[in-house]
Amino acid sequence: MAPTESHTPRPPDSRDKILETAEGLFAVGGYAGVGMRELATTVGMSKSALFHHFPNKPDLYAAVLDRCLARLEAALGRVPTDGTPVEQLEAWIDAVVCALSEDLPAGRLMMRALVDEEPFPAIRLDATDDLDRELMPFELRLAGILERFGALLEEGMAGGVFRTVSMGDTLLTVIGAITFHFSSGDLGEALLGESIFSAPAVERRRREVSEFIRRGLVA
Amino acid sequence: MAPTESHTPRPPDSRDKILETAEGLFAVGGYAGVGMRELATTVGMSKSALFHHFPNKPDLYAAVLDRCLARLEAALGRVPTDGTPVEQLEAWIDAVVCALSEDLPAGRLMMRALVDEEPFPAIRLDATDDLDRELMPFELRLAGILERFGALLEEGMAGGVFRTVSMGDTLLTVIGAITFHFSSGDLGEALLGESIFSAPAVERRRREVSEFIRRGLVA
DNA sequence: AAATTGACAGACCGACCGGTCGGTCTGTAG
DNA sequence: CTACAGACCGACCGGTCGGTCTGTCAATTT
Repeated sequence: MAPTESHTPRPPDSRDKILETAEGLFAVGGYAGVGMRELATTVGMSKSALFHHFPNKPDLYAAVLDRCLARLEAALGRVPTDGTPVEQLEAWIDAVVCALSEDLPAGRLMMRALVDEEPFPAIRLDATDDLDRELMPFELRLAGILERFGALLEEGMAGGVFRTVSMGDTLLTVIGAITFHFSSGDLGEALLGESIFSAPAVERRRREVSEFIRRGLVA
Repeated sequence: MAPTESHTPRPPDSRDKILETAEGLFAVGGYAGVGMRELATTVGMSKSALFHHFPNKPDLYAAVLDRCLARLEAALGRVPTDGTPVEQLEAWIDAVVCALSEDLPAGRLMMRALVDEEPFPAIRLDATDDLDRELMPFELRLAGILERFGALLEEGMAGGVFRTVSMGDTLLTVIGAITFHFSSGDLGEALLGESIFSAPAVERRRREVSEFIRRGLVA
């Protein structure tokens, strides 16, 4: 047996099952649209069990968001940082599309989280660190991801590979272009004629959005 | 005691005020996140007054969405249908950006509506009209707008002006690229360093997203 | 003048909300 | 065997939800 894995009867099992189920429900219904009872019965436990693992509903929701974004962060952490800006851009887009296509509720959930009213005290890229005030883990992870993509953008612009664009606008454009597709649900399926998560749709999506953004950025 | 302000009942006034207020609240809180009581007090009327003008909450919400999309439809109806595909494309994007920047809650509200679970029985562009089943006005308007943009895309592709792209994917990309910006709220403000609705931000947005999409589409 | 109508207000209802409480069961350590 | 801890449940709490019912009051119609 592993020396580091001595005890832990099986708390992570239930907790993770709750998180996984909640991710799907929150993605479809939104925070206010999903009740703790509904979540409990879907998981197959009593409502009290949820409050045994999480202190309250907002904290549970935050945990779901954080777990979701942590996966994306991990996927992004595996893309190499060497290579030309264009290569890095394409690898970055591929990684995001791949991650969003594997974690089905993630896109819709994150789009909801971004549209919902959130503090977002300062993700300013010009390093006026207002880290004195507390940020939620979800916001910290997002800020980190966006800062890294912003640095890639600046590197490409400084080298003349990318055309000169507004950083903020381009970030918002790219986020919307990539993420909306995987959060469009029935509309996306109606427009595509097949599930947005089917293998051919995902593969085509990867090519299409990558080409679109590349053309939009390169000088 | 204003001489010009007699006690006129003003039936259309109240109804429109409800719709206007509800649009702002639903945009921020979402459908499930806004209660009829909260809406009533914000409007400045009693809750029963809302049910006097609208039969129930879903119908009120549908009316809000329809009114919102009707404005966009009207704005889009004013863009000329002659001119090259590129000219039409730019005029179309300008009109959408302009409309979304004038009706502040519209972008966020529509993004929520698109992400929410909706029927969307068939917006298929290949004209297999399943119009036998009832569509909500909101869906009909959206389908009309998307079909028109789809036709513009096809015209440009047939003429060799636009590169060959996947219709569905491109529609989703463009919707996301344009709409997400105006529904990003605090995140957008944090990334831009100013309100996403400020005059310079809107003007810059119009240029940036137009250029981005034009480069993404033209051959 | 009487009757009607439309625009509201206030009281009220059953269902459901997030959250708590007391208690049960199981597994583990001494 | 005893002692304890974590996972979990059913019952329950105050409060809020969407929605209904009745009444008021001014304006309009007859």
